[in-house]
Amino acid sequence: MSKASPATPTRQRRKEARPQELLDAALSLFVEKGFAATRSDEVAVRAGVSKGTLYLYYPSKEELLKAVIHQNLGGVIAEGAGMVDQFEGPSAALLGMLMRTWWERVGSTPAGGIHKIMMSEVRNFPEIAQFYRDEVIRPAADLLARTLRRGVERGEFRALPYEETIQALIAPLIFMALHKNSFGACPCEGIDFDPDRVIDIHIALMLHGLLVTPATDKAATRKSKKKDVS
Amino acid sequence: MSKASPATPTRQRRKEARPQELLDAALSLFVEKGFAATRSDEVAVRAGVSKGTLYLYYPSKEELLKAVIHQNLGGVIAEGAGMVDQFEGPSAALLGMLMRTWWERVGSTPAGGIHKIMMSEVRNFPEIAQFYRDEVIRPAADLLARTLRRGVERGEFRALPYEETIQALIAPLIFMALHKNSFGACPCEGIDFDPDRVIDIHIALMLHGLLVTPATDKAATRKSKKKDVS
Amino acid sequence: MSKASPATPTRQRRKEARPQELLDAALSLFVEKGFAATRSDEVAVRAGVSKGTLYLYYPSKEELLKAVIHQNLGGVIAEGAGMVDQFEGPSAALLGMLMRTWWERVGSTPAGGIHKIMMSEVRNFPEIAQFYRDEVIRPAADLLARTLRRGVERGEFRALPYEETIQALIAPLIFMALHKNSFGACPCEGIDFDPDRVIDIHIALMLHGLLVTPATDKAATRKSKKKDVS
Amino acid sequence: MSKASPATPTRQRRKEARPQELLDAALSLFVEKGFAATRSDEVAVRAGVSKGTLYLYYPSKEELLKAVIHQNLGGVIAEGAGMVDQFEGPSAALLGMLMRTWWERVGSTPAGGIHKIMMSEVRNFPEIAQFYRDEVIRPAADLLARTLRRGVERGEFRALPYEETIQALIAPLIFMALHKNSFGACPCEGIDFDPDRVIDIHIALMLHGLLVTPATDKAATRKSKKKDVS
DNA sequence: AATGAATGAGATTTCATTCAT
DNA sequence: GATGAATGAAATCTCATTCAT
Repeated sequence: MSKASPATPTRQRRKEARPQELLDAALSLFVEKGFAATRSDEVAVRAGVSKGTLYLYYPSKEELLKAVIHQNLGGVIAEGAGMVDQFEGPSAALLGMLMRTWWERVGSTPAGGIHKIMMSEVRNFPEIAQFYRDEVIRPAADLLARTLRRGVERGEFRALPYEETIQALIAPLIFMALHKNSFGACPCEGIDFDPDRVIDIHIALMLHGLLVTPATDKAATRKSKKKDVS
Repeated sequence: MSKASPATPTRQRRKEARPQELLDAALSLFVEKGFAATRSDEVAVRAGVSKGTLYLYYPSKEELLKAVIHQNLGGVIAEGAGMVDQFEGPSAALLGMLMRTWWERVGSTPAGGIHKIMMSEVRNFPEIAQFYRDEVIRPAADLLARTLRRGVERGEFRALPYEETIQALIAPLIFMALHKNSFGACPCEGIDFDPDRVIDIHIALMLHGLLVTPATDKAATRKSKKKDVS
Repeated sequence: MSKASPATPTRQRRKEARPQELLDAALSLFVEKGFAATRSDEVAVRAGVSKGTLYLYYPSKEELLKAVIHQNLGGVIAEGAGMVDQFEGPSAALLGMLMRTWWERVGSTPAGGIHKIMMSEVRNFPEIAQFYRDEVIRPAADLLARTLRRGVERGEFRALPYEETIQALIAPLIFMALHKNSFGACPCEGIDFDPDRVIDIHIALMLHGLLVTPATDKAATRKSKKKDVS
Repeated sequence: MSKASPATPTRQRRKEARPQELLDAALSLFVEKGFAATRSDEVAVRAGVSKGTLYLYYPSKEELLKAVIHQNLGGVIAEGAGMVDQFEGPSAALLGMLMRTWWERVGSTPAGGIHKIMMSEVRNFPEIAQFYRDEVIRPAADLLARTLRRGVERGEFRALPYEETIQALIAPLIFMALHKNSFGACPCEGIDFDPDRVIDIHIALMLHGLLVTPATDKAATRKSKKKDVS
């Protein structure tokens, strides 16, 4: 409130950080309980403000949802685009790297929970669906498509229908992200597996399957030394 | 109904048929809009009855959800168990058959939509989560585990961590079921693929990847003649 | 169902008895739970018929209440009128007899519960209030008034305001009837007394108080030998 | 209402005063119409707030009832305890004073209406019944018991069973309180008496009856000069 | 006459949103 | 800006009453 404020004047810092805090609170609650089942003052409480303050920043719960999604997924893809352009080496390696990177940067982070929200709410908010396709799915698919095409053109990959193959590649990645925020998060027992290893095995099997001349078994077992066959 | 039937045959007494009609209406709405966002009289209206009648059969919306899940998934797995026991032939063929059968009988039917509900609501209804694991996920996983083990023991499949491999096998199946009831069902454009073909490609790639001695490429391209590379 | 039905053909007898059974069921439930809090099919169930049958006999819950009250209190007073005319002897004895008779015939029977219903519902059903005054309270009060006047005229009783004295005489009678169907009927502990003895003591004290020349103490202790001072 | 106050001063913030206003509104309505028959927004309207506001202060109608009872009867008895300890003089005077005080402070005030609610609802809310016994009936009875015993020990009162005598003493007090809020409050004619005088006469007759050596008739006619014999 | 499935108005309670302080 | 008391539309669920069988 003064001029030469000290290093971290709580009030000051707060005001700047509010939107982010609200968005984070909303994300975690929407992922946890679902959009409709989350009360707006739960969001406020988790963000450490009052209900009124929430409405100072976002005019409605629906707008808050949109902001959560935009904010978390808006810039996700941009960074990955460079990889494909610059990469030199076998396409399988590039493909593996893309998938692994996505899992590390998105799938296994809080942003991975957004897919759960999307899945539940697309049919209630068509505009969000469109945004999600344009900003997230399409670019990601394009990256993989370019990589697949590169592999086919270089004689590395068998020729397969691109769109469908891409889905087959993506599915377990997103599925694991969904799992972490649904079944994986509830304390009931019965199914036990390590999502990271599922990703590894998926990638290994996929690459093995895609290759024209099957690689040595190294690819399939790479990194799976973490744990033995159970 | 033939000649002089009155405009609206209100107050039909159909005690036998009601539960199924209500369950069907509830399933479609819960899948479409989510459990929390579905109003209970929407369910009644879609089933062609009044609000009160719904509560004659199910004492609360939550019990209705449970009934929907039990009714649709209660007996799903039982039938598949026999397949594994009786099958003779290469394990890859058995595995492919199991996956394809699940997709045809469950994933691509209305029951496939239940996974969407489960995904959204597990954390709000832990008991349902437990039921789902015990009745659906566990038995399905067991079937695949037995098949994988069979393949490994017969020297057909490479040895891989079972639990994680199973997840990698299952993931695209469930993911496609989710897709059909979320993004796939909303009229926005941008992504175009045929879920059935995704399943085919997934199975082909997986089997190819699992085999110790890579099969000929026939397996991978089986059925993919439906559509050309796009 | 046949023609020459045997001695007590259940069906046959039932039909005659229905109204009474319904009225009894309604009385006990209205007394127990209150009019508004009693569901109409509870009444039907307790009477051993279906909900629909109830409406065959009484067109609404409100009419049922009225019938319950009329049926149970309609003829209560008539019988007592003769007593006063024919009685010869001290007015105190007549007064005591009237009160004791009321308690035995009404207050301590199921009909005593009706006062509880009346008390709760008069303000919601003014017509019932009027009926109750005309049919029950007025005649009862008249009986007592005549007896009081007889006592005063014969020089037995002190002159006191009639209306108020009657209330003072009646109050514990009705209060005990209320008690039996409210506090006295719930299983909580803490207050222990015998309503019959309360009535005895009330009568004794009242008569003692009314008399111009105080009687011997016999009157006051009559019957109270049942139990000692606690 | 003075000069330029706006038509409806909606949305007043009166957090302090609300509970009392709601409790008062609830008391009067519960007494008037009964607990079950009172709609919760009637309470809100009478308190001058909206339905939602009611639930801001009391989480359910049942809790509201409990609060009404606690608030109105919580501290009723405490004050009277001192009287008995400090009193010097004839026990009959003490007894008369206790009864008259109760009538003035409780029976004839809005709190007197609570007995009507209790009477109707004890069997539906056993916990409330217990509270009422412990907090209201028991202490009141104890006060009278001590006074009776005092009278007996000092040779003033005849020895009578305490518990039952107390009930006989209390009954017309409570009965008059009930009457004021039931028959006495509805505009039908036919019975006319002054509850205050009933109390006076009751006290006079009772004291007269209790005394070993009957007092002069003064006691019985005290205060009854208000109105003549009708 | 008897039944009980069906109805829908209405009761309780919740919660997104507003607005006086 | 920030707060949280207040609002009221809307959701869940109940139950008196109707009516086809």
